[in-house]
Amino acid sequence: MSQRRKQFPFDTFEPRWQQHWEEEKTFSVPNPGEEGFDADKPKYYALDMFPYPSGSGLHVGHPEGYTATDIICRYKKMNGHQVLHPMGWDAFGLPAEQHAIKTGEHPRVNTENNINNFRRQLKSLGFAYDWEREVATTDPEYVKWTQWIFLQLYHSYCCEETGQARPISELEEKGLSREEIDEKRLAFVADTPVNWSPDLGTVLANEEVEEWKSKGHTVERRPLRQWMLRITAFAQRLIDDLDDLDWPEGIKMLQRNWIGRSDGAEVQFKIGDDEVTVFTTRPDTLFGATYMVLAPEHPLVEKIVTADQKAAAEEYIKSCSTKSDLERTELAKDKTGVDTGAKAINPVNGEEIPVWIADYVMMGYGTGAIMAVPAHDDRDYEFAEKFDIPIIEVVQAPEGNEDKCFTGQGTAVNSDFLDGLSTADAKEKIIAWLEEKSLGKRTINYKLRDWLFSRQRYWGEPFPIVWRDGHHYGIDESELPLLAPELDDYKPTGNPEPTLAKAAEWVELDDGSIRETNTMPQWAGSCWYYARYCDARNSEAFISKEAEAYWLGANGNPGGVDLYIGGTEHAVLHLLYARFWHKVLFDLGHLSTPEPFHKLVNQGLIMGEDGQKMSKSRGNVVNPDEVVEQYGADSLRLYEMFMGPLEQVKPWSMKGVEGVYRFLGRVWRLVYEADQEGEWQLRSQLTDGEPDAATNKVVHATIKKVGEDINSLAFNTAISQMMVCSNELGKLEQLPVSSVVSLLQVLNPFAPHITEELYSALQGAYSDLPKSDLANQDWPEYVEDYLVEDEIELVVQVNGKVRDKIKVAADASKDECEELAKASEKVQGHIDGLTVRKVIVVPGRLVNIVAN
RNA sequence: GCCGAUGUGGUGGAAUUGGUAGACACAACGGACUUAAAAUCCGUUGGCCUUUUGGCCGUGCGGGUUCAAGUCCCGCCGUCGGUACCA
Repeated sequence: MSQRRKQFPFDTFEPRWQQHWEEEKTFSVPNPGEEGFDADKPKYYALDMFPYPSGSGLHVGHPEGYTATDIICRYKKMNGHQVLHPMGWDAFGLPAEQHAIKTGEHPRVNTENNINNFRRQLKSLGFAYDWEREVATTDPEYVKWTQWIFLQLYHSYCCEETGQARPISELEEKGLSREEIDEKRLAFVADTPVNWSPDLGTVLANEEVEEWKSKGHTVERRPLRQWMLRITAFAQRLIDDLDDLDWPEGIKMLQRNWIGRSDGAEVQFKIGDDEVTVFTTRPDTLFGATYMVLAPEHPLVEKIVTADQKAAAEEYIKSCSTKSDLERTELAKDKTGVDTGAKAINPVNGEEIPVWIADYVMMGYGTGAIMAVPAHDDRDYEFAEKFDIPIIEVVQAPEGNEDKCFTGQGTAVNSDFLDGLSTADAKEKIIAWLEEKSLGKRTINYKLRDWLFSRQRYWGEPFPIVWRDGHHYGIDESELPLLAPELDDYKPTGNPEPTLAKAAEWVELDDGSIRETNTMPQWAGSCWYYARYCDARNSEAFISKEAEAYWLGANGNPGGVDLYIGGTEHAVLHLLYARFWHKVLFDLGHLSTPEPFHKLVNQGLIMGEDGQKMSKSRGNVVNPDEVVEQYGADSLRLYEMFMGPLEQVKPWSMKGVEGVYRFLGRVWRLVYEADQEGEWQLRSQLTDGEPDAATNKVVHATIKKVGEDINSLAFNTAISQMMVCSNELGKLEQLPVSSVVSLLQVLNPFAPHITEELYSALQGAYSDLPKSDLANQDWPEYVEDYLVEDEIELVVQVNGKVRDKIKVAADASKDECEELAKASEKVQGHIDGLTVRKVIVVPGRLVNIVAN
């Protein structure tokens, strides 16, 4: 291929246009108050999920979403919007740190190299980013505001009445003690069992465990003192506010499931003199509780276990604690447990039931204790079967249901005063009864855990916290950013002591206080980058009021970012964390919308040519650099969009790239032809005459369809329409320049280099053409009149089968259509000898003659 | 197991949301140009039958609704993601 003559000299003009855009600042957009800002223009904010700048550089999956937003942004600009289209780097991350451990080089060096490579690659694709707003989460200026936001969390609590974040000072005014206040902070310290990975040298969030384990790292549970963020206080708002977002339903569902609200009740059971509270979503089945289960880690176990069961229980608890998570899930099918010998009293009927310990009950959810109703819960049923515990039916299944263990809604039986009630009514009644007797209360539980926010790594934002006399204090804003010191050796300490603890002179302050040595997780920087882009160089605030109001302003939508495109892998974590931070900043008055992202679109994964996921080990990774070298950036962009619907998973095909490359070649040759010497010169068919009706029709149909398709993100069909258009134009003996220009205008957002190049060539020869670049021109308007046809093709069916196609006047009446259809010879042949029962006429479409 | 996507030619995918299935590409085949090739241009291309005209079948499978179903309803099957004892 490289030896073959290129169909058009993309290798010379693509870099030239890229340079032109950079020099002219074509895609830089001013902020309120800056020169060139037009307050009357509507804004459009399209955001790409920013990449982690890995050492291997961009692969062809990255530019899929980036091209989509680029097309939309260029289109919106042509339609009179001020467009915010930024790019940056999620630059903290473990690979750079591991590189530092190996080489002793500061991770910043490696990170900067990778960023430079990514930036070069992105620029080579001609994206219309405003590079003046570029951010990297590792920049000291960025770290400063990440730490500032952490301090906002640290200095806030969630008001129970309003559910909103409020300043801690309100609690101080109410006279709460230091300890009481520390327990309410949105950023707080807790001793919790955490996921510690010895080979990574850090703890992981619950959400991260699976990912790292699948990469072969070991993760174990250990109790450690950690910083947590109180995301659970926002659980309900994080569920409720999903409703008004324009997100794929599947993603909303993932988030709802992750937060995992369940409605039920807490019920108190007596065990001797002690009380155990259980959580259940089915209080209506209380009469069917035949045993109780405590999690092995439950604090009461030790106290209640009877002497003769003590040995067995201790052994069981020990075996549970040494089981890895993996073993626990793999053994999930087989229930295990030990009877404690203790008896609990069922509060509804005073009956004694045995108390077991079993690892199918988790300490981390609800109260760590359950009442077991084997007749109506699959897990309890399985357990009861295995250990021969009685099963009492208390819910009658609807007619026809023969499940051995019925878990659905039915009618209460064997339940005293609940008998005959529907499941819903029984729940209400029993809850009222429990509350009246002070034996329990209505309770809502969430699966969502507080966010474990500290890591023991080096390459992350240090906490802006110091310790003095066993208390933590936020450092003063004026001391931000607090940067990590250089180290001689970046190796983890090998125990849960953070790497930063090695830097004694950094940790120990003159006044005797000690710096917090944990660092923040990678999620921190990505939680708020969309806001920083709006005012990326502001050193006074993380975002100015004015920039916030314009770029993230309400606009009638709950979210300020108009369009956010990225992969599904961030469906839960990143998007949930960012929404949480956003709500806190919203409550504190720093942001004016309750949500960050109004419309979310997930681009589908691009697979290798072999249909497998792209990976180094499979050797099927496609590097965009090669594609750009062989076919040019426009071809890559166009192919990424032509492959299929944006949200679908689809395999890469170099042949497909060649296809769109050939299309661009045909567009090139609409304008240029090669002379004897092989030099490009304007094509002789070009004319400044008026297009004929057929040409106008296809051109204006293309303008219309491409505009509509961009709005609905259906880029593949927009491209196919432009192919149709160029095929038609290519056939003309006399090719009107105006028609070519229209095609170039609508193709410009997709293939900006070649279209600008051809347009500037036409400008040279046709002085009537506007002097500005296509990028700065208005989107062309289509003329509806050109699209209407005098005569249309009418399909004629007999009994639903197509038998003929006839030409009729576009405005033919129903009766006329019917008559013409019946007059068709072919139709005659099919209805001959039959009686016409009915004729359906869909004007402009078809006639269906029903006959038998 | 549960949840969510998805299933259309040899391939990627179209189809105004009930109205001509296969647009646009890729691949393949044939032709033009060329000493030859590449590139380009022009044709053919869902399957089966038919010399043509034409006919029959066809959107994972089986039913249903309708004048009309890729599209709507019911029941299955396959593939790909996510999730996993959450009481």
